[in-house]
Amino acid sequence: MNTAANLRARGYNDEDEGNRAFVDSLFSLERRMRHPLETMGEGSSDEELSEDEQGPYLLPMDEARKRHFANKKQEQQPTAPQKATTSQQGAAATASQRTQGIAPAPAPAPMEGVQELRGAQKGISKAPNPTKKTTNGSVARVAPVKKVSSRAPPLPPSPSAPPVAATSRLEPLPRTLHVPKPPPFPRTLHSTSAALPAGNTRTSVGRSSRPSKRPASSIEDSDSEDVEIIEQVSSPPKKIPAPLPSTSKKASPKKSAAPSPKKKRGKVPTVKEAWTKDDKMGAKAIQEKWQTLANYIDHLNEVADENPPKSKILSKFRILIVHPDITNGESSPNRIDAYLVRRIGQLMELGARLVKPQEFVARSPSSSFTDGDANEWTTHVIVPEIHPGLRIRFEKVLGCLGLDPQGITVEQLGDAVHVVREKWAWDYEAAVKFKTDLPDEADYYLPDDPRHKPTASTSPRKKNKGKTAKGKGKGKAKAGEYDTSDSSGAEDGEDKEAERASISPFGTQDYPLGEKPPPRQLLERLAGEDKAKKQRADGSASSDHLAVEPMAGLHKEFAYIKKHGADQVDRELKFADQEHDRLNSEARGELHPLDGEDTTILDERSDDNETEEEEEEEERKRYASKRVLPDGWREFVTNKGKKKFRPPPKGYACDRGSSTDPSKPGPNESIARVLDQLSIINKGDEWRERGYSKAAAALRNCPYPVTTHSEARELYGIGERIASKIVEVIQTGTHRRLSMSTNYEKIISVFSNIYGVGRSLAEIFYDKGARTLHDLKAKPELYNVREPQMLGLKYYDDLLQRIPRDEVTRLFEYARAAAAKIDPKLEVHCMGSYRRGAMSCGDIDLLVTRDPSDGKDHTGMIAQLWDMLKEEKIIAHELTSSDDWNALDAKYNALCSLPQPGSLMRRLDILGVPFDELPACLIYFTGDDHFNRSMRLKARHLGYRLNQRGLYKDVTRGRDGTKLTEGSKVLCKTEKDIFKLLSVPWRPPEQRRCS
DNA sequence: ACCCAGCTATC
DNA sequence: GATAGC
DNA sequence: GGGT
Ligand SMILES: O=c1ccn([C@H]2C[C@H](O)[C@@H](COP(=O)(O)OP(=O)(O)OP(=O)(O)O)O2)c(=O)[nH]1
Ligand SMILES: [Mg+2]
Repeated sequence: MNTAANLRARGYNDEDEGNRAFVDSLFSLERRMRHPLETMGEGSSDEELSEDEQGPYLLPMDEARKRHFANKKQEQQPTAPQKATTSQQGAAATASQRTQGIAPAPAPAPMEGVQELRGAQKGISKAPNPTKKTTNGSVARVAPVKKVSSRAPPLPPSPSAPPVAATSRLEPLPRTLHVPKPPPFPRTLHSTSAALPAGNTRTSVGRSSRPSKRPASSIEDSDSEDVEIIEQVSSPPKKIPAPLPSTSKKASPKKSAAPSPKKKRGKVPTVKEAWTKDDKMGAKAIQEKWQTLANYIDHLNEVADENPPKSKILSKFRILIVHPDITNGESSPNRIDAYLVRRIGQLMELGARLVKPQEFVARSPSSSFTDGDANEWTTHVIVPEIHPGLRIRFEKVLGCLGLDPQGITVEQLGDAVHVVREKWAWDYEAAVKFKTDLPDEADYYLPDDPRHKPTASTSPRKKNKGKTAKGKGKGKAKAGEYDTSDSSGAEDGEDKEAERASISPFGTQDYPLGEKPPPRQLLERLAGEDKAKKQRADGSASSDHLAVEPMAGLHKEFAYIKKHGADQVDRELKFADQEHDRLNSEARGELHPLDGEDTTILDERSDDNETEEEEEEEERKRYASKRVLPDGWREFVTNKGKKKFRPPPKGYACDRGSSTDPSKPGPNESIARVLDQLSIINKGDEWRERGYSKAAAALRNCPYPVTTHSEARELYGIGERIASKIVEVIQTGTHRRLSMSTNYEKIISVFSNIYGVGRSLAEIFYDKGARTLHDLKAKPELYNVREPQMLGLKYYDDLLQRIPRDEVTRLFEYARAAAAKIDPKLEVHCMGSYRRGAMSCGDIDLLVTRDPSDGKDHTGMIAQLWDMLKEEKIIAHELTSSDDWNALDAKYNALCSLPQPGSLMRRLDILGVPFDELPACLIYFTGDDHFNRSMRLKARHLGYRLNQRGLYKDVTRGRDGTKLTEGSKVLCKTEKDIFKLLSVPWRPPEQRRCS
C-alpha cells in the first residue's frame, strides 16, 4: 500500500540489471484489463488467493526478486539463439542482456513474473463483487486489442507509425539488439524504424515477456475468475503479436472509412475547432455531454478521423492522462472536465494519441519504442501535479494503470513509461510548447529543427509569466530603472521619462547600489535577438529529438523522499488521510467556528481529542507566559558568554507567527521603517516591493537589535543586498536611495495614496500634467477621475489616518445593533487588524453571516443592514457593492463615520459569508496579508489550495502554478481544522501579525 | 532560471 | 484583460 | 527583492 515504504524497501534508486529485468517481467504482461477505477482501493484479501498465486506474491519483494532473477539466469540460454540470428556479434553482449528481460522466457521465469503480477492484480482487483470482475475482465480482454484498433483510426495523420508497426511486426526488429540502450524517449519512429533491419519479431522482442508470462500463468493458475487471465491465455498461444496489430489495423481503416462518408456534410471541424468549441461549453455541459474521459477521447477521435490534424509532431506519442480526480478516489473517477478537454484537445491537435485508462500498455523497459509493438505502448503517463512526495500517491496512479502498487515502484514504472507531471505539457524546453492558444505548428519544433521558427518562441513564454500586463508593467518599470538604452525610450519618451532618467542613478548598466541584476535572459533579449538566433541556427544535428528524461517530472518526488525519508512521507500521507476522514465522517457537535478561538487563548473549549488538548495546554503555556521565545527561535551562548537568540532557519511566516509585541516598537523598528520606504519606492515591481516588505517584517519579528551584516543575514528574508542596505541604515540612519527619490516619485506616491488610485492611474495623472492633489480636484474631468477616486480625493487626509481601536469598536457596535434588529441570529464580527488586537486599524472589516441550521440564511439581510446603516448616517458613501445583494458571498465597500460632528471618514468593509465557509473566511479576513499568503503558499506546497472559501485538496496545477482543477473541499468546521491539516501551529489572531 | 496567494469588483 | 483592492 |  505504502508507496513510500515500498520505494524505500526496494531502494528506489536501484538501477541494477536485476531490477530492470524484474521490471521487465512486471510490465511485459499485458496490462491486466480490469478497470482500475472500479477495483481500486478494494480490500485485498490475501486469503482468497490460491496458493499458487500467493507464493511469490506474498514474498517480500526482495525475496521475490531474487527468485525471479535466479530464474532469469536459466532463461538466458533459450534466448541466446535468437540473438544470434538477429544481432551482430558486437551487439551480442548487450543484446543478450537486453533480451533477457524481453526474450520469451522459459516457463519458470515467466511464471514467477506472472504470478507476481497476478497476485498483485488480485490484491487490487479483488473486487468485492464478482460481477465487477467479469465486467472488468471483459473490458480488459477487449481492451488490449481493441483499444489499439479503435485508437488507430483517428490517427490517419500518423501514417508513419502504423507502417512501422506493421513492418516490425512482420519482420521482427533486431533494433533493440543493436542499440545499446533503448532510447528512453519515443523518438520518431520513421528514421529509426526505416533503418532497422528485420529482426526479432514482436514475439521475440516486445512480446517476449508477455507471452511467456501469459501462458505460464494461464496454464498454471486455473483462475477462472480473472478474465484477464483467460484472455491472456488465449492470446499467447495465438501469438500475441498477430491479434493486436492486425485487429488494430483492420479496425482503423474500417472506422475511418465508414464514418467519413457519412459525416461528410458541411465543414468538418478540425480537432482544434472541436475542442475549443467544447471548451466553451463550460464545465457543466461538458460533463453532462461526455461524462467520462474515455468518451471524450472517443469523441475527438471521431473528429480526427474525418479531419486529421495536420501536425504530426506528437504522432508517436501515446499519452495517458491520469486525472487528479482519479487519484482522488471514488468521488468522480474518470470524469471529464474542462481542463481535460483542453489538454486532450491540445495533444491530439499535435497528432498525439490519447490512451484511455483501460487501454494502458506499458512497454517492456528493455525494448525500444521502435520495436514492433511501438504502436501499442503507452509512451507517456501524465500524472497530476502534486506536491513532491507528499501527495503523489503513486499507489493510486498505479492503480489507475492497472498495476499493482505493491509490486511496482515508481521508478520501475518510469522505466516503462515516461511518467511526467502535468506541467510536462507545458514544458517547452523539454518537448513542445502546449499553450492555451496554440501557435503555428512551426513553434512546436525544437529550436534546432530546421522547421523551427524562432520568431514566435518568445511570445508564449511571456504569456506564461502570469498576468501579462503585470509583466509588461514590470518590464517597463525595470526598463526604466535598469536600462537606459532602448526600451524606455520607446515606451515612454516623455518629459517625465527624461526627468526620471536624469535623476535616477540607475541609468547605467552598473548597479551602484548593489541592485539585483535583472535576469540574464532579459538582458540578452534587450541586447538583441541575433545572438539567440545564431545559437539556434548552430544547433542542428538530430531533428528527431524531443528529448525528455524519463521520469523527468518526478525528480522532485524522489528528492523529497530522499530528503525526508520514506517513513516520514508515509506518515504525512497517513496523517492527511486520517484527518480528511475524520473531518468528513465525524459528526462533531455543533461547534461554532469562533468558539474557543476568539475569546482567550486560555479558553478551553473542548476539542475532541486528547492529544489536541495536550497541544493546547502546551500552547497555552507558551503564549500565555509572555511568549518568551517564538517557535523555532533558540537561545544560545556566544563564545564571550553572551546570551543570544537565533532565528528559526527558515519556513513559512504562518509557522513562525509573530513573536514580538506589536504594541511596542521592536528594537529594529527604525530600520524596518526605512525598508518600508524602500518597499513603497519599489511599488511597481511587485516582487521587489514584497522583498523589502518581507525583510522589514523579518526585522520587526526579531527580538534583538540587529547590528551587523551577518546578524541581518541570519534572518529569513534578508539577503546580501538588503543586509548591506541595513548596514548602511544602521550607520547613516537612512539609505541613499531614499534621499535620491525624485520629485516624480514623490508625486506618484502622493497620488497613489488616494483610495482607488494605483500606480498606473497615478502615472496617467502625472502624464496629463497633474502635480498636486489640487490639480486633480480642480478638473477631475480632465483626469477622468471617477467617483470612488473622487471620494478618495475628498477624504484624502481622513482615509490616511489610522482608526483608534475604540472608534472601531463603536462603529462595530452600531452595525451589530442594526443586525440584531434584522435578525437576532445574524452575526456580525469585526475582523482584520481589529481581531488581531491592533490598537489602531486602517479600516473597519466586518463579516456578516448566519447559521442556517434553522433553515434560514442571511440572504438579503446585508442589503437591509446596509440600508439601516445608511439611515443612521453611519455609511456616508458607497464605494462598491456586489451586483447580487442576495448573494451569500459578497463584498461591499463604503465610507462611514461616527454620527457625530468632527468624526473622520473611515473605510468600511463588509463581507457576506456563507456559514459553511466561515472557518476559511475567518482565516482570510483575520490576516494579516503576509500571514495569509504564507499559509496559502504552504497549502499549495502540500497539494492543497486555500482561499477564503475553504481548503481544497488534490488540486492540479500547471507549470506556472496555475490552477487546473478545483480540487475538492475538505470539510473543516473551525479554523483549527485548517491549521491542523496544514501543520501550522495554532495561533490566535493576535499572533498572526507577520508584517 | 524560476517562483513568489488567491480572490472580488469595476471599467 | 487591466487595475485596484481585500 | 529573497529563496531554491
Ligand atoms: O492583500 C490582502 C489584503 C488583505 N487580506 C486580508 C487579510 C487582512 O487582515 C484582511 C483585511 O484587510 P485590510 O486591508 O483591512 O488589512 P488589515 O489586516 O485589517 O489591516 P488594516 O489595519 O490596515 O486594516 O483581508 C488579504 O488576504 N490579502
Ligand atoms: Mg482592516
